[in-house]
Amino acid sequence: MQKDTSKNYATETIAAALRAAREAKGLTQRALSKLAGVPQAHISKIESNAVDLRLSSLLALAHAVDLDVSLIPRKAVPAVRSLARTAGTSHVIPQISKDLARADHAAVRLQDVFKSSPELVQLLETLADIIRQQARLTDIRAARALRDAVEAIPSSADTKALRAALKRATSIRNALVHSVPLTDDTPRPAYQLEDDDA
Amino acid sequence: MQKDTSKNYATETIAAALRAAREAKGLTQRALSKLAGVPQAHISKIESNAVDLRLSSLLALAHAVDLDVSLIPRKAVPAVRSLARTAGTSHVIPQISKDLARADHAAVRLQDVFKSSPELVQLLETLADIIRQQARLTDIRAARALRDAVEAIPSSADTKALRAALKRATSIRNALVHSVPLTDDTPRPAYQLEDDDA
DNA sequence: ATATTTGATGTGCAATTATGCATCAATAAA
DNA sequence: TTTATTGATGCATAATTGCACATCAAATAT
Repeated sequence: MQKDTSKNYATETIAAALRAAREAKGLTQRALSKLAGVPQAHISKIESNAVDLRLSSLLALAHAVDLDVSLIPRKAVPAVRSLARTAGTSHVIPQISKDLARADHAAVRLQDVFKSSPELVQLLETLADIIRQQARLTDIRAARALRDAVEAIPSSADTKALRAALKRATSIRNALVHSVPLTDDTPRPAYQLEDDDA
Repeated sequence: MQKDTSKNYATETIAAALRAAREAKGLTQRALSKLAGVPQAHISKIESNAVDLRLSSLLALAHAVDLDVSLIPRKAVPAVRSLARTAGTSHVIPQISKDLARADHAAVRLQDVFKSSPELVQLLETLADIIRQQARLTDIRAARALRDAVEAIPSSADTKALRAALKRATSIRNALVHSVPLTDDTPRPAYQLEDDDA
């Protein structure tokens, strides 16, 4: 039998759900790859419904985007679907996502200049927190201001500019974590959204 | 790395759910094997959480026991869980399940005697219907009486006894299908619960 | 007591995933 | 325009599933 392009209907649904969840979180396949420990090439195939993936892969990807795999009675499917939509995948504003990514990127590159300065380390951690919570961040101007502040730091070890950016980042993060008890387990510590030019 | 007995927690849960669903429907691994098209040996390994099964296998098994695989937001998990329990896996009474299996078994063996007599064909179909709906059947004595009626049919082509059993079976089935509109799709037609000594 | 059923295991063997790596076209950013 | 990023593909290789069969011990049924 040939590759059987269309596979099963259910597999399409699952593949689509994974992709939707990833995009809703503003993650690229490469970023997700690092979170889930699954090669980018493989994620591409999975989202394209081109492979009959193993449960371990499915769980790794689902878990990385805060989804859970569950078996439910068929007659309960409609109810569960609507319920899932309600508590639904919090949507991410693309512009905010990009600004945060750029801020993070800029901060990572500053490591060459500031080495492991306490302020820079703290800034990186704070940015990671914010990125992880970005679904709660709705203030586009705040995100843009943060990006500007980080990118404005000159490559000449200007500690004052660094402190200013850090202050801005901290204030945003505090606003985010205070709005909600931050209930769910936060398994993964700080991480880089982009490459790890470490 | 060695076989890694304990695998992931989530995989245990899924394996357990599959086994629970199968048993709740009163199916043996071999019976499920025929429904789902998955070898009994493999089902055993899957339920024992001894393999990292593929999505296709998971879907085949889940579908065969009227379960659906769905990805839901983690924060919605508790709600979905309780909802699933409510619309929960209708429970089957073991005694009834066995009596029905025996009745079916006896009927299948009668094929040698009655060949494809219209009455026998009808009896087989009716039994299949009842078995498929057995979750709704709560009258233990009725199931026992049906079993007795079928097993009482002599191997000497006694059409009268056959008709009597058929009548009893039909009455039970009618009671079942009338209690509920029989909403859900009935994908699988008649089938043999036991072996297919065809 | 004897025969049957059920779930668990084991052994090859074929088919497929999973991974690491490279690459590429299309798009977005500098 | 030039440079990066993103998602999709290809390839070689290792690892594992999936399947067909065959048992086997324990529980059930006759």
